[in-house]
Amino acid sequence: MKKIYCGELDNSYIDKEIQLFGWINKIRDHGGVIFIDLRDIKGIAQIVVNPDNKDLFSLAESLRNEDILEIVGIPRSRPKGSENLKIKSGKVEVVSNKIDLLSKSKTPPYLLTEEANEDVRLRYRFYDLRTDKMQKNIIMRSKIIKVIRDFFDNEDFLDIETPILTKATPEGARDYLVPSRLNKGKFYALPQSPQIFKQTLMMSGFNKYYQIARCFRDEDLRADRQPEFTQLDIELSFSNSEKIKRCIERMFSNIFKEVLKIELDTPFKEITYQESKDKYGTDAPDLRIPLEISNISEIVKNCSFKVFSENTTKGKSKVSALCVPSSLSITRKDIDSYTDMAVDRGSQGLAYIKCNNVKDIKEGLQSPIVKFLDDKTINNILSEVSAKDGDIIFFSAGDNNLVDSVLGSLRELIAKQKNHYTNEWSFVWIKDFPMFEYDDDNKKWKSVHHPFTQPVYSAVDDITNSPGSLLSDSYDLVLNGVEIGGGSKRINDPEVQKQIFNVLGLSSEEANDKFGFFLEAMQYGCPPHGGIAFGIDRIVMMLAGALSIRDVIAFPKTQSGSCLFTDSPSFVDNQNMKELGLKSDKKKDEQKT
RNA sequence: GGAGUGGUAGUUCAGCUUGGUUAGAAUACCUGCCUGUCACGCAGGGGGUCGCGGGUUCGAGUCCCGUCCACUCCGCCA
Repeated sequence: MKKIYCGELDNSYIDKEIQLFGWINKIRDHGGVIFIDLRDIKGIAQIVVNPDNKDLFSLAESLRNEDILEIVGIPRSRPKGSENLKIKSGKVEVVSNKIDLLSKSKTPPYLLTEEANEDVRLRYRFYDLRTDKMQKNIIMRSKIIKVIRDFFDNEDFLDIETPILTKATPEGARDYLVPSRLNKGKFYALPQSPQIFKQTLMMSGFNKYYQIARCFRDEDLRADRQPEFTQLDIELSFSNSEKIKRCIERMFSNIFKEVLKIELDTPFKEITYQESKDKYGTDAPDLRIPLEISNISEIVKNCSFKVFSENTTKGKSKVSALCVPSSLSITRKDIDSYTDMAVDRGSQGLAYIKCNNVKDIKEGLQSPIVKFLDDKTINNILSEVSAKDGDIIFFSAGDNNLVDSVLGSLRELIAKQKNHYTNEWSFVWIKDFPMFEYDDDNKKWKSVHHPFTQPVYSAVDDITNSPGSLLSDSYDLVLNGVEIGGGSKRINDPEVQKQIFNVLGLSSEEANDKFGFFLEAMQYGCPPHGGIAFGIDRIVMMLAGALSIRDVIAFPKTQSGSCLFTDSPSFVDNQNMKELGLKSDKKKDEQKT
């Protein structure tokens, strides 16, 4: 007798006694014969219970969905006309000789074939993970991680673990804190990333490192953001950014070949941060969309329409245009919804020109704004965006960030709404990021990447003298408009590192307090090194075609950071708090249900 | 912190615009019948704190205010 998976059942087992274990997916009682669809991780098999064995039959009559059974029986071909080609094992069925009820199930909360609302699914996560969709996603996730591990193992990388209980850092995202019982009043932080440890490992001589690391950020959640997430973390010494990119391209080629049977074109396209912002309005462009934004500031800077001419201050504000081809059939209603989106993002409105006949700029253009523009300006705009008859040109004028946000979002919104994509998968490297950006709220410079990124400079003094114009040796990888990873060459000169901290407004005392251990390590021989990190959850989400990262994580959190299955976070008792030297001004009985 | 959408039977939803009989449908569940189904079929039955709290009203699932939960987005996420 052979034990097999339900999903493995086929002709080859006919007339050989087999043993199956599984959940009852569906039971159909016809009075004189009972069919059981038995389900396990590999699929479904149909079990037949005949009335000639009375005990077996009366047991079968009492069975219900999601009961767990052990079946011993003999597979046979199904009678002619009763094959079910929808399931893999559909030409065969198992005539049961023995049924053991291993576990009785309560009536399930909902049907596995009909999707429930997400809060219900999360509350019954153990059950939701039985759905075909979730099992496929979790299996794909495991497969992707296996390909990654095999790849780095082959390329001679070492998998090294770094601490989960670590030190709070001032820069970047909010830390999750863990109180220390043995050091009352002190806190560990959960890592936002193993960044400092992996760089330290480079200094220790482990020149090719990778880790599939859990990371934590105490920030608000989104469809593609969880407070704890899994990062593929990579670092190399004595390499360079170009070699690292090629290595990553080989890795993704393997993943796509093994998981999706797709051959990727490499090397991936590369564009600069500036080009990406100008043409696509974002630093994570979806290049499957064949629409491009044009900066028309030069054309309109002297025109009499003040909304345009007053917003062309180089480096601060701009006027841009997005030309949408007639084939997308933009309706009046569409334009209204786009205007709502633009206003939502802080714009006054959304200007447009509908080009009925581009040869006739007197009568052939429909627009609330052409009356403010002279013929020459209009002609220049039409030719800059290559407008054809029937096209609609949308305009945005104002602060650079606003224009990028409005037209970048509009470009993606239109593509999504009209399903306007040229290909299925589009990777692109974004490079030449600015080193710093100015935080107007806090009146200080912030790292665009992180403070250990190597700046590109001709003289070291540039770092403190003109932080705003400094670029970094960094690169993000974007897939279909989603940032899936980012990396950089790192600073390996402690003096440069100190200057960076200085620009970020960290005094040398603060820098020593927070990063002294790291600055010290750098002074004992720090190899040139660089690396990259990827969000595994996002990668799996995209390959699985999931709309939310929660669908590729077994036990995810809700938008308010709680787990509906375990009901965490939860209050702890006073004894526990006392041991940790903590007091809370929230009382247990304030807890809402 | 802000904007929006939703919350009615185990589940998915209708009912809310315009307040008024015993709050419906589908499915699930229970009982009976049924020997070839695979969304099995047929007959019958049970099942509701209309998220929670307050208000308006003769009367609230429906209108108003507050609040909680879930989702999407903005801010935030080096």
